[in-house]
Amino acid sequence: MRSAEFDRAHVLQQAMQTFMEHGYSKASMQKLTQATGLHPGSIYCAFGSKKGLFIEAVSHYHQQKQQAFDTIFNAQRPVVDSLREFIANTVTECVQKTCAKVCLLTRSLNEIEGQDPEVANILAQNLKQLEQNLAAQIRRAQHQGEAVNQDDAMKLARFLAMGIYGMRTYAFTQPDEALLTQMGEQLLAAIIVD
Amino acid sequence: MRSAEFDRAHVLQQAMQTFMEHGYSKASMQKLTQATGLHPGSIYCAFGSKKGLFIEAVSHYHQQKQQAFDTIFNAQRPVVDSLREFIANTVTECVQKTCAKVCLLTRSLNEIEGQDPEVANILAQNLKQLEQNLAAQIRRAQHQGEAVNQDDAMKLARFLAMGIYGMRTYAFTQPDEALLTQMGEQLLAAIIVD
DNA sequence: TGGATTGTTGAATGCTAATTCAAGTAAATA
DNA sequence: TATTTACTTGAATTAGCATTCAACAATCCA
Repeated sequence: MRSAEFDRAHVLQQAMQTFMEHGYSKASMQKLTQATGLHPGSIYCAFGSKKGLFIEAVSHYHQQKQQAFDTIFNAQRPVVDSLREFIANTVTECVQKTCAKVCLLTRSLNEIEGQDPEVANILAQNLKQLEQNLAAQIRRAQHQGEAVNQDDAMKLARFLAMGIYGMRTYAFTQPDEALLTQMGEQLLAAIIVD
Repeated sequence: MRSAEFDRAHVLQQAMQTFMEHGYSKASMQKLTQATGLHPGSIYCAFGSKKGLFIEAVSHYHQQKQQAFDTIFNAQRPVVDSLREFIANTVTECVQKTCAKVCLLTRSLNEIEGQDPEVANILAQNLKQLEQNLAAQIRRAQHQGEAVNQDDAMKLARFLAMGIYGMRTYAFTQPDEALLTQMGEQLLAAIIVD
């Protein structure tokens, strides 16, 4: 036996950033080899194909987002405060000048639509997960008697998810922090009542 | 002199559909020549490049959307009724099985981000136009004393635009008419009060 | 230490892309 | 009708892409 010489998590992190910056199809193998430091053969050995690498990079992205989500909502405070921070974080991402401004899931889904149902499905599943996490938190707020809308939590979460996806696209046209912050507040007004 | 043998509007319509179906980069010249019936040389003669054809196809799309918008809002009825129809139309588009389900502007903007600032700017301008049209209609509703939110019309229009962009992405994950209709109603609740 | 095993390398392969252009064709004018 | 002036054609070109693979190198076990 002989163990692989590269750090898989680090490679996925670099690949993920390359896909975020250039999109799926414009992230060429050349760019990916440069970003990861791996040679083509190694990528094919470790991930099977460019698509295989992408799917793992998406999974890596999803795990990171999931972790960030948990950190925000595991804090000991009202859910609505966490919700506000979550939206504020999204706005901060959107106005970044680096590749951090894009959501790999929504961007790739828009790009890939009608081209690869398998990948589209993976992206949709990941987004659905985010939506369900939001629903669970909204439900918790409702049960804790916080000042939130009493509608079906899933319905509210869907609306929030839609708003976040929209903010992602909107930010490409106007990456203005004040504007996006205001839009985030309007979005939260559908959940948080007072 | 000798006049061109093809109908420019028809060619643009076919090219537009090809870009909507496959996205910008996966709409190959081969697909475009098949769809338009033009030979590569003719496309390059008439539009300069694939990018040139795309820019004109986007303009063609925008004109069509503008016209549909005017038709809806020029009807003799309360603005809020037109707003409801506008959102209902968007939902109908989103659940279509054909390329009509995508918005060429939002889809292309997501794809092209960070690749071509010139094209990104054109797409952003067109989306801004839609937003301003919405603002004008909301302002009209306010002045006519309809039961609408009295916030700044531009602010309300931005929120509506964000919601529509989000619906576009959301529909890729779940093209469910009932769901999207409900989300459209939630969106309108931010504008229409009762 | 030596052979087997597995990871690494990067040039070569084959494909598909956008674009060009010289030859061909139809209309318009004199 | 003859000549010019466009437009049309589609094979050829050039470039870039994802992918493969045979040679190579490092580790492991006997």
